[in-house]
Amino acid sequence: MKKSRISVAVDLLVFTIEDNRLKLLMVRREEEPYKDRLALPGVFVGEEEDLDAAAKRGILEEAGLKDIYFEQLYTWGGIDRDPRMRIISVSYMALVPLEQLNYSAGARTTEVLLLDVEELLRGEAEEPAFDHKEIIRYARWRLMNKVEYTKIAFHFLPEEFTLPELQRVYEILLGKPLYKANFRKKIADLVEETDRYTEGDAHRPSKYYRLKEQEKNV
Amino acid sequence: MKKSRISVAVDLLVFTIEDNRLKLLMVRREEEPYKDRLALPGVFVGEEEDLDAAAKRGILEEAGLKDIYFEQLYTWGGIDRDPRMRIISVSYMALVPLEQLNYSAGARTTEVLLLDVEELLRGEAEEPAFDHKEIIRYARWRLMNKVEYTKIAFHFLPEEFTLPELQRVYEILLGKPLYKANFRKKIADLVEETDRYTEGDAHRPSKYYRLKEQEKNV
DNA sequence: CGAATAGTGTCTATAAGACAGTATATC
DNA sequence: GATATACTGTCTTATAGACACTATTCG
Repeated sequence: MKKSRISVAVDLLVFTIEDNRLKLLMVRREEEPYKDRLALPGVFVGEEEDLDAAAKRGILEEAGLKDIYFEQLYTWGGIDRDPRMRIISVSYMALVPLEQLNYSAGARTTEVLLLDVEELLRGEAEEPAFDHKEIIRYARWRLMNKVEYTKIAFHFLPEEFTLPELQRVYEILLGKPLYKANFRKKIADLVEETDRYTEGDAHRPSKYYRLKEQEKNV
Repeated sequence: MKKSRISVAVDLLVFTIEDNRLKLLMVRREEEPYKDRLALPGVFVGEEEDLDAAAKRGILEEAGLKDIYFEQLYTWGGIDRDPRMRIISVSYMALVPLEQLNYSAGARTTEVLLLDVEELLRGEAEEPAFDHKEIIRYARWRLMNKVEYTKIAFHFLPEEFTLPELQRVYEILLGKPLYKANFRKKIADLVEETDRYTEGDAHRPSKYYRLKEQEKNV
């Protein structure tokens, strides 16, 4: 039976929303190749480690995050992805509310930063290492798609949120403005109201909602 | 840098439609483990081989097929998937019109057969080896989903087809009957008519259509 | 009261669903 | 003409889109 010299890694795409922009967590490489360049955080998969477990570990080690939503995206297996050796990379997408993000808690000493995804894809930011720009482009496309037919957008928000906040998340992910009344009709069945309201703003307060329990796993 | 003992394989889900049923190509294993059990065809990924290239090679070697539609599905990485060793398996789904399927042409001497997917998933057929039943269930789910929002169904038919044939493919994949008039309205913009008709049937002939050129890559 | 944002009612346009009818082959 | 399947017209229902209006807070 074959014993391959192929290494398997997971690359992590940790998305969040900051200042009404979609942001992605990236790290600055401290080693060759691509030293000092921006790259997706990632870890090698242990010989006795589930793929999902490796992703979970990576999210904890690189972003200091536990118990957040993640899903497998795609597996990248080009021959020359990494100049050192053959690496198959299984990409995972994780979504997290900004409040929960605490990337200084990562075990690694690398510099960790949040990049504006649209700027990055338009080439207005630093060019990412490896084939990571392509991976990011794919993830952004999948995210945009899934917003339309899943409840994925909710993962960017805390347990309780206002409908204007939720609408803003949808607008950012879809890249276009939505009509308030229509948006509320569409998501009405997914959410349930709380009895809390926003306070202190110089305008009408907004009611807090949460995702209905029975909608969480549908 | 780590040198892992993880092997990478691709598992192939070659779907076709026969006798108005969704069928899947499977092989009978000639070696332990799971000797004589049904399994998905698959190949190990070479150290100097692209992932997609490995899938393409597998489709050729195991099913004798060239130039057919395929796409990556999901990567399975549980620890105990294979009792011999750690294998990460990247699954690929391929779709082929029955007319084109010629599985006796596979290089391997293994027995190759077409299984009814619904029967298999309901447990009315032989139980597949490894975690292949789970993979099949996932692929069937993805296929069903993609029918609704992509043109994936066309890959089960030859270049030219009648609308009743196309409708039958949709019905098989969706698992429910569709209204003729409504179906035709929905796909009207995707197809263009030819000047050929079915012949010899004891009823009104049916016009042949083909997928519009500009729709092929959308 | 003005500014700012939250929230609702309703009209219109488009798509999905259901059904009934007509058309054209073979035997 | 009987049978079998291909094809079309149209009514109904549901959903998406657009816009105007009312509501409530702070300063």
